[in-house]
Amino acid sequence: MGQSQQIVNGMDDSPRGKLLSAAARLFREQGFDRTTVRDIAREVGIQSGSLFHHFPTKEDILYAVMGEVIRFNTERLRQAIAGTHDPVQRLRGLIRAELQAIIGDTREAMSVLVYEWRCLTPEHQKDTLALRAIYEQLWMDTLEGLRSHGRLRGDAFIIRRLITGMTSWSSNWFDAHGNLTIDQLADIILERVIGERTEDA
Amino acid sequence: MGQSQQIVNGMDDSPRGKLLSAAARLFREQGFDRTTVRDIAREVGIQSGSLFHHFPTKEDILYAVMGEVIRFNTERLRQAIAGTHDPVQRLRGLIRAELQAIIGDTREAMSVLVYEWRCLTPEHQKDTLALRAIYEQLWMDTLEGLRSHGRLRGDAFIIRRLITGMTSWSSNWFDAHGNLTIDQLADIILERVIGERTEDA
DNA sequence: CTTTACAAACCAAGCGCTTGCTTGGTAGCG
DNA sequence: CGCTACCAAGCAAGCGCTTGGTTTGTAAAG
Repeated sequence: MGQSQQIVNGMDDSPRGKLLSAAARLFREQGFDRTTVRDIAREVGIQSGSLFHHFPTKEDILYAVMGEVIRFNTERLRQAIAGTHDPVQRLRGLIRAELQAIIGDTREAMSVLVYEWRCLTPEHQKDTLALRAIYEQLWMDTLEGLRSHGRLRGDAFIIRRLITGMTSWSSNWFDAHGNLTIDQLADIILERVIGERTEDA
Repeated sequence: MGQSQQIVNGMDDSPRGKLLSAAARLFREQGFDRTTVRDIAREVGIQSGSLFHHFPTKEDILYAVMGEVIRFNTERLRQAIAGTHDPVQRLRGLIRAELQAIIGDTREAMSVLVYEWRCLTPEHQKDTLALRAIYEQLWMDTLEGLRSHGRLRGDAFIIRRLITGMTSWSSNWFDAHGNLTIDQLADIILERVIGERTEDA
């Protein structure tokens, strides 16, 4: 209860959490298929066979990584729109939250979620898709809110997909040590979506 | 000479070309690592060992797929801006050409180029990066041309990356049999870049 | 038109290695 | 005592790739 938790990649610091965090890092660096169970075991400091005390298969590790990170970031999305009812500020909050997920603290696991999708079994794909649907619904509600205020031009589904492209691709170029901050990038993207400049809050 | 050539995925219809085209399709569907040389051989209708008469290693097949498709589409990009000097029309041409590459006739090979990057050896990564640099320079020249005409707001590098995100992600959702055409999508993206509506040419 | 020559394209078989995963047993702790 | 976490060893399967030999297409020589 009173225990403090350190959260890395959206995972806690239990043996299971540390295992998932290490796996996420390796999956992102090398891809799921090129990462062997021996790689993961070495990273955590145990024997490869011992992994299967925690997870029945290697693919279940991937499944768990994706499940944890999407749950974690769905909650972050919720909190991003909790503060305000202004549609533009809600959208800004969503963009910031998604960028935070993709290039911020959960970047390794998020990258895995995006790029290692087909390594899941069809059944696990279905389960994970259901989690993503919840996440996406938060976006669609906000975009429809924008539309009803006359602040959105074009089809909401298409706009959402263009945003997804811009945010998810940022993991391939954004430099956390560079001059551009996440919030600055969020406002640049926001400007492209609603078609005008927004002043800082 | 007088022979007609059928181009699929930017590859000709020689044994080598058909092999590359089949490999591109499989690499896109299953990923490079999950695709076995036996898969590729079965697709072409030969024995798995016979592949190595054409390519020294499986990774060289991937390298060839990427090289062919990027050369092919760099040429397409060149032709897209050859017709006009108007910066906005040039940009529209580039966006159309890139969408054609990603969700049109070379979609399988382009997807491989984007998603299987780390399966290349470091040396082949370097070589392929050099080819991409030529491709990207065409984009940057056009964007700088836009800027000098006062039609571009914001940093050209960042804008290019946002465009890359929007276009490359489209391979994950665009439906060739749906209502939205490639040219329509191009104009939607164009609108997000230059911030205003453009009428059809 | 046939023969000869030769290289490109391919087959059949399998080798050596890595992979995900199993098994049977043990250390530490409440 | 029992439960969680782990080790040491190794198995069966699948992998990329090799090897030695055979077919096929092409075109000049007779």
